[in-house]
Amino acid sequence: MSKRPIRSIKGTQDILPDQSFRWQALESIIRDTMDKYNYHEIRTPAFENTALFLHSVGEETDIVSKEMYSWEDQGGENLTLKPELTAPVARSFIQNNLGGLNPINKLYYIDSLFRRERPQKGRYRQFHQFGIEAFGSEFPEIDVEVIALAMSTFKNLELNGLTLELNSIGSKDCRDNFRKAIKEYLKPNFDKLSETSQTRFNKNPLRILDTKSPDEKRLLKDGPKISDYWTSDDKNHFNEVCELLDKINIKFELSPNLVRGLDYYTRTTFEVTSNLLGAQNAICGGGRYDGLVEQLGGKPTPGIGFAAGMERLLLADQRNFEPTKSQIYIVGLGDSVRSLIVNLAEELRKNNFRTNFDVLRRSIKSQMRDANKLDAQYVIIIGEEELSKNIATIKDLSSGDQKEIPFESILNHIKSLPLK
RNA sequence: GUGGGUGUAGCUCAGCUGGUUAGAGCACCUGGUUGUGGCCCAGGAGGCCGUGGGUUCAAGUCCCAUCACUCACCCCA
Repeated sequence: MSKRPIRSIKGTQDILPDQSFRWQALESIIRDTMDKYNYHEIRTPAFENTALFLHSVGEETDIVSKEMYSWEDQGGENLTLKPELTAPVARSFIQNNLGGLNPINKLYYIDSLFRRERPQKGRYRQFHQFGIEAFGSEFPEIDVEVIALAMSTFKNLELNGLTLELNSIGSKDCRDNFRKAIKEYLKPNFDKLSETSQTRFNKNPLRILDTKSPDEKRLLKDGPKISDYWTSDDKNHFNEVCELLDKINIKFELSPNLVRGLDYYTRTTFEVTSNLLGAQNAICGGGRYDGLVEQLGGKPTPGIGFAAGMERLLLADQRNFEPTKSQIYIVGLGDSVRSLIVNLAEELRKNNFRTNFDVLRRSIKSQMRDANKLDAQYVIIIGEEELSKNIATIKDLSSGDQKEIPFESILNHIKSLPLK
């Protein structure tokens, strides 16, 4: 017998009834919005082959190199709890030949992710994201639809203080040329670069743009810009995205150094931040990944999507939620009425009244207090007296008025009440 | 992985420079009404003062270690 009770794992949390109704409200807004844009839900397994993430997210990203929950199972397979969802959805898209069934596939998910990071405000080891992936179109209209869907969801959540940042990191050719250029430019100063930037120099030079070091920022200021390496198609694509966003009144800021962390992104990248959070202020990140499906062994298929952190959305959500209250509370007194009360409660519930009764065999005073605490609107009292006269006493808790109702017409009487 | 902050009742916290049986508010239970809630009043239950060690006549209080939580760095949703 151990003395210490077992605790939940660091960075995981229980969502208790005092919060779960907020999650339900959030999920229902997400699903309603997805419906309007005609996106359909996809659910993928909690774990995948580790190789899926190595080959898509990128071996040199932080997610893959130090944050994945990976293990070898009893059959010798290398498995990983999913740390992000674009790769699993792309895997499913290929495996189920969704591209062959429809030229365009618009998918959404609400799911748990796992990353072994040090927890802090807005960051947990098991966390939740909702997001979408749209496969099949390379045109700016879908970029804009994806961004509009994200912003529309946040608007429906009545979030304030949001900023949308936008950039294009170009197509594959552009990235290849830019990669060469920035390496060329930084080479003479390689020794002055930070350790992480030196690693990135070799493995993923684009990410050096992400640097926080003031020295390196100054150095990069006069260096090559991604936009200088856009192909004319890249440039037209990005301009059209910007114009369409203007047209539908979505405000954005251009952010030339916004390089999404994962390897598979191409062209459009965007991020939404909130000024109501702490250091972890990104509530949504996304972008285009035109090479991903092919890279994972599928037919060449353009794609774009985003993921939004639900814990962070709830932190930024200032609305006051009211959990659902009870409507009817049945107070029972004495052994002889118990079966009657169970029966009546069931009948009321079948008629869609939110009904409660005491299951602790408590005194009338306790039951009344309980009814009050649960914010019940009406109390039905049935004791020996009522039983002998075949009536029930019905009390309006807000006014305190009460009246006697013949037993057989209780349901009709309840139906006639102004219940909220 | 690195750094800061915090651990006292279910919750929020008080406990002065070490000094008797460790406190408050809220929440909970019972009663004030032999069958009537809220407000009020009276009472009650509930604490290895995170854990281990040390200093001391004496530790919730000082020192060390450790664990947990939390914020931040890194990175990300």
